[in-house]
Amino acid sequence: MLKHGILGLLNYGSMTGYEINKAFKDSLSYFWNAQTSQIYRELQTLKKNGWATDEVIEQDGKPDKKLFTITESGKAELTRWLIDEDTEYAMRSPLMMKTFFRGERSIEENIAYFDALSEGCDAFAARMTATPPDIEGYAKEIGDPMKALYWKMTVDFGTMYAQMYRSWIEKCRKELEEIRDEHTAD
Amino acid sequence: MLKHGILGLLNYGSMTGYEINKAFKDSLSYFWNAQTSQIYRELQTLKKNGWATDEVIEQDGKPDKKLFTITESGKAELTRWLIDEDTEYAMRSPLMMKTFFRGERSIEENIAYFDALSEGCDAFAARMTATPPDIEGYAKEIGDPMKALYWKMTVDFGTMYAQMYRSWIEKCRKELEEIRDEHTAD
DNA sequence: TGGGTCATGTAACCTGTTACATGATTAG
DNA sequence: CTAATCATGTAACAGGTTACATGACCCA
Repeated sequence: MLKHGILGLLNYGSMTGYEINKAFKDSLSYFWNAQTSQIYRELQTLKKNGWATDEVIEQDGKPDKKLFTITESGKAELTRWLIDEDTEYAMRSPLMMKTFFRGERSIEENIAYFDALSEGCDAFAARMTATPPDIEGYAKEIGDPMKALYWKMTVDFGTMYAQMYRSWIEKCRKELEEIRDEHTAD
Repeated sequence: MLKHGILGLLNYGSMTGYEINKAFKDSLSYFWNAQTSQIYRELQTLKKNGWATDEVIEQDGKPDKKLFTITESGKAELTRWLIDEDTEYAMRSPLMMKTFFRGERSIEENIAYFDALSEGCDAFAARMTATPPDIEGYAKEIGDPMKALYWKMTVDFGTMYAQMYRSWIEKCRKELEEIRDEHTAD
């Protein structure tokens, strides 16, 4: 998966590992966090698979860098991945795993749990709404508004997700408050 | 993470690997899919960590089975995990990764892409709404309505997620249709 | 002189996936 | 007779995380 993300970025233009890392942090980290070390490792795999070539560029005043370029074979692989239909998307949510077992803890503690989630959700939403200006700049940079459109779609997803997530938290919180109040009323 | 899920299940009562596997498929698979082989491996890790003990039970007409029981140390670990606050939840969505790079394909193909997603979403929602009756039975079985409450919360999340996901798909689809129609109008 | 940016990775470990392997009983 | 259920795993590989390692340049 990460391989294809890197391939997708290289398809926009040749990049160094450092730049790919930054691009990930700037635009894809909302829904895919990649470790720097993993990016450098995957780049080696791309090279091994013949999907990219690299070229060392010497710089003065700065360390040397390795510029990676996508190959025809890499482009073919990117296309293969894009047209491959796997509508089955295995959701993997640590959040739900933890929520599932919260029956072990007290109502009071779980209300606090949802409050903490709420804060995390706000932080996520804030990062999300801060993105759009970057998209505009990016669209100009790569000179293709169509590409920015799909980026915008992922941001929309993030925004809608945050909103849904917030409603869910509030719903759960209310349910717990009702139970607590029933107990207190006894 | 899976370790803690297994620990959570064992905390409800002693179980065999087979039963844990079934419990995962029945109740946690919506947001966490676990491979059978991984469950058996993690059970060995729990044992190694002293979080669970096992006992071989001979049966006639059926193969022998290994019953796993949570230890005090395992319960402590479960609690540690539950109270540990990590509001940072790294979302990892292959779906968004693919959507991000769809600019490489034609508008027409991408409309078809969203239609395919829509079908996958419906399938997920259908599985989700089929769950509630199981929760009722489960609540009676473990005799603790509080535990079923948190299960229900995860199902609610799934339902709300599916709804949000569907709206997002429709929104994207409409955007693409508008662009297509603008082109056709020329 | 301390922190940020530029720029590269390695090593060990942990977690998840895929393929394979076995074999009895029971219900339709 | 065939498929499902019961019941266990191993081996190899792929993918992700954490910790460590280096070093120059530039700005405040």
